[in-house]
Parts: sequence; structure tokens; C-alpha cells
Amino acid sequence: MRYSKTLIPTVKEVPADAEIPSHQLMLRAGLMRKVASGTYTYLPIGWRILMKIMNIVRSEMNKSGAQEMLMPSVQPMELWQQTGRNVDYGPTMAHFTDRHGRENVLAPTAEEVVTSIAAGEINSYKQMPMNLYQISFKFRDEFRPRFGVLRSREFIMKDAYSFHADEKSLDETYKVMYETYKKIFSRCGLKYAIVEAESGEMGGSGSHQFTIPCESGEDVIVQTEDGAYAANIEKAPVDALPAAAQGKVYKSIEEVHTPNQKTIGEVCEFLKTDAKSLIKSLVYKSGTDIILALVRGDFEINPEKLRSAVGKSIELADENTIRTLTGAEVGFAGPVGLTQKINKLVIDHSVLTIEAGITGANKTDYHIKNVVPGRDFPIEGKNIVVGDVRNAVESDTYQGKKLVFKRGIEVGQVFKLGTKYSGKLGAKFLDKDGTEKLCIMGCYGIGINRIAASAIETMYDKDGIVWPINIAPFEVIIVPAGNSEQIIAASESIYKELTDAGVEVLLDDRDERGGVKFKDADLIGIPIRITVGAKSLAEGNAEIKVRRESEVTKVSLAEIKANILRIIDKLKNESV
RNA sequence: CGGGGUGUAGCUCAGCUUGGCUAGAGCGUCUGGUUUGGGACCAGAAGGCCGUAGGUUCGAAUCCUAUCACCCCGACCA
Repeated sequence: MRYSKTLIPTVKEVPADAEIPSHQLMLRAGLMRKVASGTYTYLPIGWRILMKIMNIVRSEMNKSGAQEMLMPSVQPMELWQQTGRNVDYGPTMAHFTDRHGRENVLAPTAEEVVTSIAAGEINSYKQMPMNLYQISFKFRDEFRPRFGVLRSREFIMKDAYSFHADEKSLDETYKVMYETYKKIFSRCGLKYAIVEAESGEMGGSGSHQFTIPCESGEDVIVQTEDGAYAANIEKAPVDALPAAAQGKVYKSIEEVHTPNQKTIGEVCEFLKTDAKSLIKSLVYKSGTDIILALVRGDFEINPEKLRSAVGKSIELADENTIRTLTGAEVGFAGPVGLTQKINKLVIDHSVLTIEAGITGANKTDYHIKNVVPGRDFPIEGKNIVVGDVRNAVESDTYQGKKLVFKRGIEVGQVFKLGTKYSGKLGAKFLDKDGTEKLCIMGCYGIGINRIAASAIETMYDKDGIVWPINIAPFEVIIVPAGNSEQIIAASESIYKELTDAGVEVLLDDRDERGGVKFKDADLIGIPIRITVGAKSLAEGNAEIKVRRESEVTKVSLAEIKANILRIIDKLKNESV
């Protein structure tokens, strides 16, 4: 490709609305331009990068035995109503009414469509396992698009869906996908971490996230000190803190007037005490059930953990429910005397570290103190669960090992879905024994744009991007430093020789000064640069420089090709 | 959706507090010349409905109101 014929609009100045390195560099290097909040046009070299990533994903998926297909971006709302996910996604799912008055959604993902295909076309255990995937645009009307391509509204996702006759088969494919993902991210030249994850909105059991550790990441990942265990913050388990000694005698509970002191902070301030002696009480609903969750005042309830403790989806109760339940304004709920009125009491371990604590009195403007867990409210029994339902914090341990917190960009996730979708959409098959069963499913996503962005986040320097060779827009850039006939002739000859050898070469044939070309080459981040200049050319040489290294090597024109091929080979093998 | 902020040349921004004649700078673009290995220099030029709509005023980029867009923090989220 000739630079002069390509649109690569690099800019010197940092665009005003870009904060993180990948966003700034993708704009500065001319990979893309914003069209509206959260939507971007990918310009020629930006698109080349995405296509390279897609091709890596495609080749590894195909090797794994999955089959590529394509599903529509516009899907009938009806399908989403059948699984109820139109409600789960809520306003994040964009939808519109067509001219016939039908509701359509802009697909944020494709479980519904693929499962309805399976419902129609997979009828026998003999057809499974079956793994179908697509690489396509997805649309999510995010509350807040940000960080350029890291959280955009429109993005490219590879989404795969597997169908199985039994759990064992799902486990096998899950494992194959897990290994395939490792290969994909390695080939993209990324240093990734695999963490255990909650399956969240997708439903199901068992999930791993592939994340790229870096400062700009939106996800918090938690690892044990030795790295043996890693999970995201939604999942990360913690060891129970040592429980308070039993059997001591404490004063009986006593009401204290706490006018208008609703939050933990306010109560602590008002009563001159530590959040560690407060029992935070939160009211949740699950359908018509009412659930009271308790956690020590200095911790946060983790909704995902609470949900798995309850076994059903949950939501915070509204003010009216709380008023009816406690007989008090929001902010004064407590477990004492309430256990008969609720369907389930979930107590985080941390509460049991409290010997005699403070909690809401279920009476507006009052709290009670000297509350002893086990004496003043039950800590065991029917409909009472004691467990780990809070967020991990930095001082926590798991399996006795200290926890370390990092940020990461989620680039892929694998889920075991089970029968959540096949059940609702009627994806059934006849098994060996002649009985009809639901297909068991897995699903596997990869964010294509996020791979590009996280590669930049982890590989850039003051001059620009430093692409790993497998996803670089070009492998080699030739910079003629000068415009003499000899320089141009030599550059053209190298360009032809390498292009003929199958190397992806960008020839900077612009009528610009050397400095401009060097700056652009570095900014765009092409892994290998060949400089053809008057001095070295006089000696029959050109210069080779690898972007991420500082040395410049002089190589005779005759040996350029062999050298370049060797360097490319080396760089490619490093990233595998 | 709550809080904060910004909209002025293709890009980055000044001017607005305290209204005043022709609205500026740097970068980029175009022309000519000198340059030519790390974003050159000189001379000249083009480029603006000051986000949009109302209002106040003799007069509005500047003050007021509304509205739209974008950014940041929060809540939410593969």
C-alpha cells in the first residue's frame, strides 16, 4: 500500500474528549473518528486492524470445530419477550417500531435467535455437540458510553453458542473454548488474565472472564497473592473473619434516639462509634418474597453473591415495601423483631464478628445498641443463611492468602448457560433413550474492538502505538528519507520485493520531510521500519528498526528481504 | 437518570467576568520560494450563522431563558 493513496489522517494534538491512551491514540493515529457518542467510523487502517483480529478469532474458532454463521442485527421484540430479557436489558436495549407497527430490537447479543434456530433445526442427540458462531455488530444503548472503543454503543463481537445433549459434553466444549481463547489472545499478542466470573444477566452456572490487566480497565479483578486464584469483584470469595467469642454476658438492648441519622456514616458520627460495630440491614425483594440481608457496617453487600445465596434474582426493595415491613422510614431497618415478617434472612459472616452492635430499631429516628447476634436475632434456623455475601476488600484473604486488587479490560467471557434459553424457547431434542430433553447450552463472547483498544493500552510509548505484529495494520513501513532518484528507486525496489514475498508493506511515498514520516510511522506503530537514506544507500545499505527496540541495523540491499522475513518470523513466534 | 463542565476556523484553544466598530492565536490546508534523517523556514491566501431558537439592549460570541450535542463523576452494565 502506498501512503499517498491511503487515508491515514494523523493528528499532532491530543483530541479534547479523549482521556485514556487507547482512545487518544486511535484518534491521533487516524484509526477512527467519532460519529456520535459511542459510535465510530473505522478508517482504513483502523479497519485493517479489526479485520486482522477477526481473522485470528475466525481461524481459531474454525480450528476448534465451531461453524461461522450470521444472524440479523434487527430482531423481533417477541423473541426477547419469550425469554423476558427485554425486561432484564431494559433501556440498554435499543428498539424501534417498523412501518407495520411491529417492535424490533437492535441486537445486543443473539441467544434468542440462535436458540430459536436450534429449536427448529436440532432434533436429535446425534446432531450435537454443535457450536455456532458469528462475528457481527452489536448495539447496546449504554447509559454512559466512555473511554472510546472500550465502552461504545456499537461494537463488534464474536459470539458463539454451543448446544449439547448432556452436561459432560458442555464441559468438554467449554474447555475447548477456554483453550481456544487462550490461543486467540496469545496470537493477538496480549498478556491476559483469566478470572472466575459471575454469569450475571446471561444466567447459568460457571463462567470465566478473559481480561487484560491495565490501569484504564473498568473491571476490578481480585487475585490471591500467589496468583493461584483470580476472580472478578462480583464473584471474588473471601474467608470469614474470626467470629466473636460466644457466651459473654452483655447488657440488654437499649433504644437510642438518632433523629434523622440514616446512613452508616451519619449514625457513626452521631453515636461516636466505628462502622465495624454497626449491622447494616438491607431489604431486598425476590418476586413477592422479602429478604433481609445483614452485613457489617464497614462492608458492602455484593448483589451477585446475595443472589446466589438466595438462589433467585433479587432487587432492592422500594421505600413503600420497607415502610410497610419495618413501620419506619428508610434508614432505620434492623433484624431485631423482624424475622417473623420476612421470608429469608441472609447474614454475612462479618456480622458474626460483632459482639454487641448497633442496628436500626424499626422505628423512625431510633437505633438500638447492645444487639448481640444469636441472642437478639437468630443466626441459624429455617430460612436463615449465613455466608459470604459482601464485596471483597483489600485486607481480605481467601484460602488464607492475601487478596490483591487490579483493574482489567474484559475482552472475552465464556459461560455455561444450561437450559435457561432452550427451556424458554423450546429447544428440545430426542435423546438416545427416546425421551425428549432440553438442549444444554454454552456461550462464548469476544469483544473485537476491545482487543484493539487493550493492545494499545498495554503497548504504547511517548511516540505512539507499538502494535504486536499479528494485529498491526502493516508489518513493515518503508521510509524513503529523501527524494533523490536513487532513494526512490531503492525504496520502490524493496517495496516490490517484500510485497511479492507476501509481506504487508506500507510505502511512505509522500512528499514530506523525513521527520514527518518518522513521527507518523511511530505514531501508527508499525512493527518494522525500513529507512532508505542517502548516506547508508551510498554504502549499499538500508536501515532496519524494530518499533519497540531502539537499535538501528544497517543491512545491504541484497539482504533486506531475508532479514525482514526473519524478523517477522521472530516477532510472530514471540506473540504465540 | 442525578451532579459538574464544555460548545468560537478542519484540530487545540483565547476572547465572555466589566456588551461596543473588521472575532483572534497556534497547528493543519492552499500558492510561491528556500529546505529535506525526527512533526522545517520565509512570504502570501483561503477558511466562522461564535451549537440552535427566543429574549434584553441603540448594539450580544459576551447578559437572560429554553433547547440540543458532547465530556467528566456517580448509579447501571457481556
